Amino acid sequence: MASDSLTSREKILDAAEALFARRGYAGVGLREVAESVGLVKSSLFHHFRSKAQLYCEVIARVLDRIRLGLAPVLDSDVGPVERLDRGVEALIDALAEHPPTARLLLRSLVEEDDFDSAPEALRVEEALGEILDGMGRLLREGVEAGVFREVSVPHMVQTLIGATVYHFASGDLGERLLGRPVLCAEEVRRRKRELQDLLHSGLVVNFPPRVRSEA
Amino acid sequence: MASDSLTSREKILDAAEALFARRGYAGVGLREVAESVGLVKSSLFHHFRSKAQLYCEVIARVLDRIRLGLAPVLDSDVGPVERLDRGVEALIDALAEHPPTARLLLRSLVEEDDFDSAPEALRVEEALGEILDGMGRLLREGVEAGVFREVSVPHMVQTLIGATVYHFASGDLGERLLGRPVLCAEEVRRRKRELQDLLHSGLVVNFPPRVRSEA
DNA sequence: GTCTATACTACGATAGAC
DNA sequence: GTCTATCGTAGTATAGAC
Repeated sequence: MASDSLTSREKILDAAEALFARRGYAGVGLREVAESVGLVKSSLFHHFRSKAQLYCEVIARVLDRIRLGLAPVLDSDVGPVERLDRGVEALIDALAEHPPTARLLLRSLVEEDDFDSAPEALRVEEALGEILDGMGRLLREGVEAGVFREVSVPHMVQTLIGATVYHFASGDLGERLLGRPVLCAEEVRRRKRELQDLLHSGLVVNFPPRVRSEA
Repeated sequence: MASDSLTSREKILDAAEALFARRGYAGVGLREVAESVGLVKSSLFHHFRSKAQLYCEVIARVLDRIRLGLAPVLDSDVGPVERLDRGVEALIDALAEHPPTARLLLRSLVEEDDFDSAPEALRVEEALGEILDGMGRLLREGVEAGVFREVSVPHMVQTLIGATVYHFASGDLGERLLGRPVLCAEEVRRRKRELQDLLHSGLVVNFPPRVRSEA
């Protein structure tokens, strides 16, 4: 098993990620986290000072994954439309890679508890800021170059978050609408295409109708 | 005070709605709900059998408000584009009317606790089903009439939910992006316009460029 | 690094006086 | 319809043995 090569710390973070994604910060007890990795509750305090710190580290790790997937695309030297397409693909790949990701992220965006006191919250702020700035920069450049419509950049960032993070966090509701799990391979591909098509006709000025090459 | 004319039951529902919106089901204690309306914890059990029932009634009330705002629009006899525009307006008005609405709704969509055992959960299912069916029907009719692009209807429903419910639930993050509260009057108007414009160019086939008549 | 044991607080829910 | 009092459980966190 791959999990045998993980440190206790990493196993705890994985377990906590799955649980926080499913039931939120307040809905998860440390006892449950501990027992799902074969420890007792108090052993967690050897690895993390408090529940709040554990939570912050889980969120920071998720945001880092997104940031690492997105950064090379957003920093690449291709035109805005190509970068937009690849950005959507990279973001969706990062969200779909592990099932808890989108749910955890959506919860953390909506949660308003102030974990700001914890020093680990700085890592969260930093990663989030970088992701949002990158998305905003891409949109602003496209608008200024006349390649994108004159949309409100912050509103379009919100729309992109909703169309990706919310979608893959929607669980049962999404499955009910689509008729199968939002995270199954076909529906992930479909989501990319639907969103890219929406952006091509709804954001890009005079985008040439796309000829599909896939099966 | 208007609150003097409310029954205890209604006051409790209002208080619980605000609290559940902010901290979620597990994050709110009945003690806090009770004391925010000037009661002690055990008095709540005279009005609601359990915490789960209280929560279901709160969610059902919110969904009913949305449904009542949306139904007349979706059932009206105008064309798909006009219905889409008015639907977006009605949905956003319902979400923006009371600050907790969108947050509570987003949380309930992402929450996966099974309250299905409670009989009150039926009201929730019914209202949610009616809202989703209405949105789906509008989109399907538009596509079949050739007025909308051939999008995936379920994916577009998801996009609409993300663009509205997520947006107005985004709280601090939304405010950080927009530079002011997502629920302030100007940003609510702006959201309607941005989303309608996105849909006009991104969903409607050959939509004529719109001449704005507003201030 | 993990364990047992424990301190203290809060939770949801019930019983019964008024 | 609201109160006080209480039950049983579970929460976060700490102390100290191994």
